Amino acid sequence: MTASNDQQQDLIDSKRGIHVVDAGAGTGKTFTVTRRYAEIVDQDDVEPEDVLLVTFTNNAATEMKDRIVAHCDYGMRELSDAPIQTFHSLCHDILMEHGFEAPTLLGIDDRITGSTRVLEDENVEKSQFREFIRRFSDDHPEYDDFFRAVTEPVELLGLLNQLAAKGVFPTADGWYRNGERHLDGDFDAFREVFDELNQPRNDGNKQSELRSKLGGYGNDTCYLPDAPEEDEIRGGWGEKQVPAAVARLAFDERRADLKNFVHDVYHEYLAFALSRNYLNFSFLQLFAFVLLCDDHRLRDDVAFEYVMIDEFQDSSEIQFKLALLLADTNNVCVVGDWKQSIYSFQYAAVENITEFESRLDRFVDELNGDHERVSWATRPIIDIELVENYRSTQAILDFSEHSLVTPAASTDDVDEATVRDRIVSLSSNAACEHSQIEAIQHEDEHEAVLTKIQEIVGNDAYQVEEDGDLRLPEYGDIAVLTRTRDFGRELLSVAETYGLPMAYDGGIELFRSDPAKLLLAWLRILESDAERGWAVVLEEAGYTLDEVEHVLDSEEYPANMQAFKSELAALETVGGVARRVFSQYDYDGADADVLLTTIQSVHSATTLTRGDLIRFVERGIEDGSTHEVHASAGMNSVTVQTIHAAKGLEHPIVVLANMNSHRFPPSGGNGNAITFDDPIGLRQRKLYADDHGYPHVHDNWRSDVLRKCLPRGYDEERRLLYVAMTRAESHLVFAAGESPNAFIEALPVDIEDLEPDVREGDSSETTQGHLQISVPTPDGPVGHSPHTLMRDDVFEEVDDGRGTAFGTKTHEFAERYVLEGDVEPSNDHERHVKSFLDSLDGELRVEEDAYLPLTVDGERVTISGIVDLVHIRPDTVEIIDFKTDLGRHAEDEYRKQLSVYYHVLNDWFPDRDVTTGIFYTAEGRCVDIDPLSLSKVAELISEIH
DNA sequence: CGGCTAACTTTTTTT
DNA sequence: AAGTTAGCCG
Repeated sequence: MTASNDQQQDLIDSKRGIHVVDAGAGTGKTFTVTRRYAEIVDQDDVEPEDVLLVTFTNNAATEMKDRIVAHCDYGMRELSDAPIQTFHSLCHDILMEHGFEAPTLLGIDDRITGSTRVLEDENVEKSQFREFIRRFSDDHPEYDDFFRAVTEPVELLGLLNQLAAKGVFPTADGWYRNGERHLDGDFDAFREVFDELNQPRNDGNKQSELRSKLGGYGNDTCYLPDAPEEDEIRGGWGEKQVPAAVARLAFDERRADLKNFVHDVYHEYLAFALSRNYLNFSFLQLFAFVLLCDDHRLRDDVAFEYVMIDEFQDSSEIQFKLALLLADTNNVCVVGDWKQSIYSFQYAAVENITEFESRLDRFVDELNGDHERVSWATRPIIDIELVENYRSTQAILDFSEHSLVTPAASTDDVDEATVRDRIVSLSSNAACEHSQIEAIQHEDEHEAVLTKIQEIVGNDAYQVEEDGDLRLPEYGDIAVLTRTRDFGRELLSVAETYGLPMAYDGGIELFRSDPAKLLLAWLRILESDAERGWAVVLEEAGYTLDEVEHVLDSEEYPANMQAFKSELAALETVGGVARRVFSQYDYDGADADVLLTTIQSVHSATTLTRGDLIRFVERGIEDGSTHEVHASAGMNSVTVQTIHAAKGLEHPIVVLANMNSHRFPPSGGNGNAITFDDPIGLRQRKLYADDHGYPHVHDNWRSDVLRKCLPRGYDEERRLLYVAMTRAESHLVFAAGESPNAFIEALPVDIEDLEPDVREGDSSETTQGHLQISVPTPDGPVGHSPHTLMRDDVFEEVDDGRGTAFGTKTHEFAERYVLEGDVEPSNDHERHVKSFLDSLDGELRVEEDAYLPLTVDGERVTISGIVDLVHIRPDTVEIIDFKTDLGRHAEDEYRKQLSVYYHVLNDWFPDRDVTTGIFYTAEGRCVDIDPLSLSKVAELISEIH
């Protein structure tokens, strides 16, 4: 973009006054903001330090600076200290410079100094908070009742953060300014919501939504005997409305004790954090706000002549208020797009932008209640709309609007007219209109997506625009966007098996990656020869489950693995151990890099023992902490990202995958224990003593009723989809698995059944591949196990859960019954096995080892594995594998396994007729299996090579 | 058509 | 935990 359009120019030119800019996706927002900034600071009497430019990520701040330097008279050196930063970093700066005594303003006798750290890792904070809660509950036996009614103490931390994000802070003996009002809730506001939701539908023929929702009142919950009956709450059978009095009844609750409890936890945790010399993200803003609010001279001193806030839809309530305190004049410009507000979990309040005017008035009134802090005029407010889109084709822009009005379920109502009214439609300036917008579906969604990607690459129906010309698409033009990280990871690993170049970009649960698991395994081996360690290492080396079991039982570990263990044991630091493990397994990908850095950063801070590191990794696996991983630049590979991670980015071709059944609607924070909700108030379960004085937790019927008045709905989900769709420049593909969700079903696009047919890629170099591992060659039998002939996913599915439990136990039973004979069956599976075994004459062998060289196609290969049961008679040999009926759908896979045994046993018993079968233990029935020919087995084995 | 109930589904994002 | 859906009944 080299020249600006009219709307952009309007904004760039008008520097003074309040501006609310609706800047839709791809409308050149960054361009406009940076040009406007340049214009402002290029005025004679304005310096960069007079202009605050707030972004929501540090990356965005850096990008802004870079682009500003390119377009104004100031250089990077002069702008390096300019306030172009996030709210958090600005607050941090303010506290470092002026915040020494800020805690005293809340009655906390501590100081914020240069050594006060900001805890960025929320898991570290959680463990601190747990320790705090342990102490707090010891010190406050009077709150025992509350703690018994709180399932997970860490939820309280979420509550504190939520309160902080709304500007509700505790003082030594009460609440800061008018904070308590929020805790009491606002009955009138509640009444409005209640009445709205309680309107009968269909001209009075149908009950209100609220009454319908209360249908399950009291189900699976335990209320005190004095709780109203369902009829009192809902009115009798056939009534259309909840009785009006219920609103008052449900709302009126004595909250004094609960408020005291929350207050004391909040205030004492602030003191605890400061005594430990740390602040979290929320507390940075909290103390900065208190400081700016109380210290009028400081506020005057810090305040800026110009304030610009980018991505305003991502701001929280406290951030809006902070912005007001930080603005010296009404030269306030907020830029954003309500349609892209997807960060409510980070306390973003979309109302900041959708209801800017009323919020501005309300917040200014609040801030000016006791002292005029905001002295500038709040009118006029100039609205500017950026409508020219530089990213996508018109077809994609038009289509993306559907996502905002598409009901997510049959009962989901979208007020289409109101929403449409709010949408500022974008107009594309793309050179050509050649968009493909399509949807595919197959139960093997991963494979279907990969098939589609291969169909797209090099296909002239999917040409992409580059410098005004069209060219054929490459892997690097395609991004797969998903809602969940898990789907992305799964897709990545499937792509890897096909050698299709694909790389993940964004936060991953690092400790759940393969390198982390293997490192943990070796650490456990070093520490205690733990079975949990050896099992992982052996399995990774290609040993079958049966072989692993054998090695673990005999404790005869392969010599080269033992040698490797000694080598590791000789290393002095755990960092060295990690490095050696990763190099041994050729883990040189991004995961291993980040892992190493993480370990070393922890290690250098303290002296970490092996045991400590084991616990550290275990903890990381447990709480799923995430770390950033980035695809290497310049690689021609498909990008996989979560939609959140892709916000602000663009891709020529977007595959919007995992469009399957709906996620659970937003819980809005913190489950059922205690949640605050402005304006309604606090909710909780309650603790009561029974007739004998024993405490019991009862559900709070009032909170159940109030909760039904807080419809959460699918609005943010719709916006998430909108964000995903508007990332696409030229083409858009939706992909669903078995259960396409209501969105994709309702969108005006045909869903094509796509039979997956993924071609093997020619190179695996461009994948984010670190899964090709070279391990010490096992000493045991060389070659292929029947299990390696089977598709992993099928095997796992069968092997999972009940299958394993039944399988193993049944197997044990069969073995003992054959060898010892005096075992009683304890369940149906075993009873079936018993009667089956009783019906057989001849010799029975169980757990038959089948380590045997087999010549296939002139090549000697060794097959290893265990046969469940071999039934030998004078003329026949029958191979029987025990499966639960869970295995039925995988019969074809088991056929491969059995075929191998078949050919081995054919060699063993050349004179007898060998047959194979599967005994389904759940049914007590044996099914004959036709073995595959030797040449077919050879083919399977060569596929593995 | 509307009310009601039981069964079923899903469980994330990151400054 | 809180939403949807299917199926029954009036």
